[in-house]
This record gives sequence, C-alpha cells and structure tokens, in this order.
Amino acid sequence: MAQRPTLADVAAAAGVSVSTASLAFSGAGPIAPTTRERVLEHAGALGYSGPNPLARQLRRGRSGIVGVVVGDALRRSFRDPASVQVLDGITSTLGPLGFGVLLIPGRDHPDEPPVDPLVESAAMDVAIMLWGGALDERVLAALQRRGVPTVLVEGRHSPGRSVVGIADRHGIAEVTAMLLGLGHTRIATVTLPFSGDGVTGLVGAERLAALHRDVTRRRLAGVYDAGADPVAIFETAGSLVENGAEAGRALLDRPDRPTAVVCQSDLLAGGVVIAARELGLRVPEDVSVAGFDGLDLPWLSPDVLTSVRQPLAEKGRAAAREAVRLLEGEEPESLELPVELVVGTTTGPPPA
Amino acid sequence: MAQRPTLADVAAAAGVSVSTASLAFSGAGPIAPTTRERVLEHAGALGYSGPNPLARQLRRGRSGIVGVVVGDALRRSFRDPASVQVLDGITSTLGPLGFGVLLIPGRDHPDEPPVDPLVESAAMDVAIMLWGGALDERVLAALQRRGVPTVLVEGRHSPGRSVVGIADRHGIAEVTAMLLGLGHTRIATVTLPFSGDGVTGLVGAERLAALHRDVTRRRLAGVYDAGADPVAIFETAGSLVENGAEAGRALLDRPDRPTAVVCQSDLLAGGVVIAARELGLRVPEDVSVAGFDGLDLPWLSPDVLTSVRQPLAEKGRAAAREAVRLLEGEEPESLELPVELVVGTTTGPPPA
DNA sequence: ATGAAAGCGCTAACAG
DNA sequence: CTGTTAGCGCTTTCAT
Repeated sequence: MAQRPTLADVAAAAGVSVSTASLAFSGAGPIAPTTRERVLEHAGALGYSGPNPLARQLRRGRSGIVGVVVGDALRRSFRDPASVQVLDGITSTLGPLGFGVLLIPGRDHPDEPPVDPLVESAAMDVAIMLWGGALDERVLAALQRRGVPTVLVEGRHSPGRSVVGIADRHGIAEVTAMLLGLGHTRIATVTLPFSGDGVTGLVGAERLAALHRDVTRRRLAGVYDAGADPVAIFETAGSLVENGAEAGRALLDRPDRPTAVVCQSDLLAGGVVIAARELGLRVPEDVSVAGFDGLDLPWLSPDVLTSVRQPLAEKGRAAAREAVRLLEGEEPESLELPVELVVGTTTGPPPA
Repeated sequence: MAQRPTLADVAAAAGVSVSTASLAFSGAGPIAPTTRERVLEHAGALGYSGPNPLARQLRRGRSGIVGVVVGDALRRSFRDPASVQVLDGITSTLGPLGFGVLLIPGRDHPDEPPVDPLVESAAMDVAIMLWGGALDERVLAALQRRGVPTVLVEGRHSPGRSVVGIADRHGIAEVTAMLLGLGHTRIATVTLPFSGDGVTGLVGAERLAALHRDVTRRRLAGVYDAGADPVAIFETAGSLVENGAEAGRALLDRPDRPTAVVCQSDLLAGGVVIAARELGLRVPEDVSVAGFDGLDLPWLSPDVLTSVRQPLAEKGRAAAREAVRLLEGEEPESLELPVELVVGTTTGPPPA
C-alpha cells in the first residue's frame, strides 16, 4: 500500500462493503458488534487511523470549525488576560461539542489589508468576532457574503445580528457613583482607544467627535450617567499596563491632579496605580483608582484593585453557545450579561 | 437558487465549462481575460463567493490547516506572555503563507482524557506542539499514527523528530555563574513543574527522581553546570506570578534565607520579587532575583528584571518554517536558538 | 484557450 | 443488519 489506506481498503480487507465499514467508525447506524470488531481489527492491521476528515467534511457539508476573529494582532489581544479568558470560554464550550477553533488574526496595522485571507476562504461553519469594532464591519461583510453566520462579542447591535455584550455602561456608572458618594469631585477617566489610529493623550472636544469604538463610547458614557463631569479624559492606544502607566503619569504628575481615576480596563488601572507609586502617591489616600474587568492581578499585591467584574469566560461560553445555535439554523439572538462592582483597596475617600 | 450556488451554476450562467470557471478563480492555468471577467461577473450576480473550501481541500488533499497543540489548558498557557509570543510568531509566519492555525487544547486535569478529540480527527496538514512534555507523548503518537508530521517546540529530542529548542541550560548556567561571581553562596532556585501532577513545594531527593519535564530538568541542570549547589529547590505548579510569589514567601521568610534566587521563568521571578517586597526585603540589596525569558514586565517598575532572554517570537517562526518544510516532504531538522543574559536592577552583590 | 471526464474519500438514502 | 448507488463541489489531467 503505497498510499495511505482508505475506507475502501479496510472494507475490502474485512470483506464488507464500504458503507458497513463507515458505520463501524461512525456508529451512526445499526451494525453487528462482530462485524464492527472485524472492521476495526483490519483497520488496525492496515494502519488506517480513521476516516479522512476532509472527505467526511465535504460529504457532511460541515467542517466542524468555528473561526474566531481576534480583533487585533494576536500579540496584542493575548497580552490582555481579558481576551484570553473569553477565548478560553469559547474553546471550553466548543471543544466538548466537537468543534475546533480556527484563529483568525484581525488587522495589525492600519495600512495592512483589513481582511485576512482566512476570512475569505477558510473552511468554517460559523464565526465569532471578538471586539467587533468599526473596522471589523468589512470582515463581517465578507463573512456574510460567504454565508457564514457570525456572533459578535461586544460589538455594535443591529437587527438580525447576534451580539453578546455586557452591562458595561451601567457598571462604570456604578463605580463612578460610588466615588462620588465617597466625596470625590475631581474625577478623571482613562479610556480604551477611540479608533484604530494609535492616538494617545488628553482628549479635547474635537477628538471626542472621533470616538468610533463602541466599547469606549459606552464606558465613557457611564461616567456621565453617574452625574460626574470628568476633569480629564485620557485616551490610550491599547489596554495594556504600559498604556495605563503613561496615562497615570500624565494625569497625576501635577498639582491639580484628580483625586480619583476611573479606568476602562484593569490593566489600565494597574498601570495608573504603578504610576502613582512611582510618583510617591499613596493609593487610595492620595488618589483612588478603579478599573474594569475584575481580573486577578497578583502583581499589584498587596493592593487589590477596585473594579467592575464582568463574566469573561461566561461571555465566551455564551458566544460559543450562540454560534452553535446559529449553526443549527436558529434565529440570531442577542444577550447582555450583568457586571458587578467589586470594591478592593484602591479606592477610598478623597484627601482632606 | 434554493441552495448556495456552486461553480457549476456559475459556469452554466457564464456559458463556460466548470473547468474553465475553476481557472477563473484559481488562476492556475491559461484563460482568456475576457472569459475570466465574464465568469467573475456572473459569479457576483449569483452571489457566489468563491470555491467551496471543503471541496477544494478534499480534491487537493490539503486542508491548509496547521494544528497547534498548546501544552496546557488555554487559560493557563495564554496567561503566560511567553507562550503567547511563540504563538504569535507561529501565526505571523503561517498567515502570509496561506495557512490557518487550529488551536488544540492540551489536557487540563490529570484525570481528563489526555488526547483531545481534535488530535484524532481534525483536518490538519501538519502540527506544532508547544511545550512537548512527557505527557504529550500520547498526543505525538496519535499524530504519528494519523501521519501528521509534527514539530515540537521545547520538546524531547529523538531521531527523526523536528524539535525547535533554545540554549536554556546554557543560559541558566550563565546567569548562575554571574551570581556566583558577585559573591553569592546561598543560591536557591525556583523551578517549573516537574510533571503534570500539580505538586508544589521544596524539593527533596525523592521528588527529584520524579522530574519528568525536560524543560525543567534542563534548566535545573544549568544551575549545577555553573558550579552552584543550590541551598533550596522550590517546585511550582505553573509559570504564573502567583506561583512565584508562593515560592518567594516560602524561601525568603526565614532567617537563613538565600541571597539569590534563580527562577526558571520571568513570571516566577516577578512573583518572587513581589514576595520579597511584601516581606520588606530590598531587591537586590537583601536578595537578588533572576528570571528566564526576557519578558517586558512593566508592572515590576521601577525594577527591571535580570533575565535570560530567549527569542520567543523567533522560536514560533522557526517552528512554523519547520512545519512548512515537513509539509513539503523535507526531512525533519532540529534547531537550537541562542539565549542572552540581560542584566537588570534585580541582581547585585550579596548583603555583607 | 477551452471542454470532457475522472475522481479525492467518504456518508446517507434506500433496497434487500 | 448489510450492500448498492449516488453524489458532496471541486481540481486536474488530457484532449481538442
């Protein structure tokens, strides 16, 4: 046998028909135990390791693959534990159901082709897009053209779309309200990117008009919902510790510094705490810092970040379940998961 | 058209044969530009979004998919920036070559089935295994049975295998030698897991016999290579900050504490530094700490970890290139990448 | 430059 | 319970 053996070879060796041999492997039909055993035996002898997945997929019209589009370059997304937990929720739900996860990178630089070739031509039954931002509309369009049903995680709502989101606006409002209740009046906020252009710094009125990412917009709105009028808005280029540290240095290294900083992610908040420590400020005596996500940040020890916890893994699981629903032909459904304020050691009353 | 249109539909509409229509999409043969255009036009009109990947894959006998087996549960692996950077190197090399990356989880708990079903039956042309430990031999065996060529990253060498490794033993020896040169005599070491059993704690002679993971063994050997005789060996359950902090507390909270701690990863070392700070010890005045990986750890600021930098992304790229080589029928080749000692602020002479 | 024909390896009706 | 038949949708010789 020069080539790899096929089911036909096994069937011939075992003296049964191909369809019977097929049943021996799939178990999807009645077959005599002895026949089954004999087929399996001959398969083993021939070194046949099971039906060719490619042929099976074509025949069934299903690849068993779920494409997961990560909104940014892998190296960026995966440095954020939040993305990783969502991905983990997705795989842990899909795995037992027999689906594999195909990683599809989002775009890296603004000048790269915005749609990865995998989006256009990889085999997948359904797709999940993380961080569905404005730029991802083209990816979404490509998937729709191909007839690949898609679930958006934290994306923009729209009729007929499946979107899995969280009550982030409400959560930010809640933590902001708590700070107001403690007596803070000088509250600043550190935001996620406004768009994919890498801009960083204090935000003025004109920049506010360029707020294209929904997540950022919703969480910023939460601050105002609580009745706060932020003394400063600092836009970062990404949700990493170093971005937060940069923001913290800019906001806190001045006499009229805010007494509280509300951050749109925990990594950003962690960066602000580090900047505060570097500047010799005590947290929370001199400045209160709050985050968003509810990550476990052991390196912030002994501090424990005040944060708005979101069910990250559950978000991934919900997206995976919705993907499976779509696959089964059900109508798209959207979902908003709750968040929860978790008070740590990084917030307290403002300095006297 | 109730069903999705096929190439045959497009061909019929354009009034050409299927084979000609195929050429219009693949470009793999001579075709008149006008014909090509006409086919594409009709395809657009019919809503045909390109050849069905499943059919194409079966016909070509290639899936265009590279399976990447991550050695541990996703949530663990991806919390370690080192794994993520390797993965990033893999995808960034494979993407432009037209390959997709299928994520295959390693086993999570010792009592779970050790081989993910995807290993047995997912379509893939070649596989890459990260952290090829002892337990992964079964995965490797399954892949071999299927005839899927496999590249091991940091795995155990063996004739006919492709292994991409680094000079980690040498690197650990180098950093240990530096500490000896500074005058340290009481050196402890914090290791990665010995096996997948979740054991943690100081290592005695009997436990040393149960050292099943090659990475751990190699890096531990490096300490001895330098001529050090460690006063304590602490085995962790994983390469996370909290594991390092646990080790640090155990090693440093005692009068006869070591004056230097060599760690097998940067995250572990970061945890040790945090533990030292918590205990009121100054780094490096009271205790020197060194890591391995060369990660950028902004949250350790203002400290910069002394570490052995390994080319993480390049390791991923090399693995990807080797995977492609195997795919093209070349003979397996192994590779060892160099490492580099990078001295930061966390090491210095021992206390007087 | 185009078309006809032959499968890739398997599964799912259906008939026996 | 087993065998026969008919494709899944495409690419690729090989003719023309």
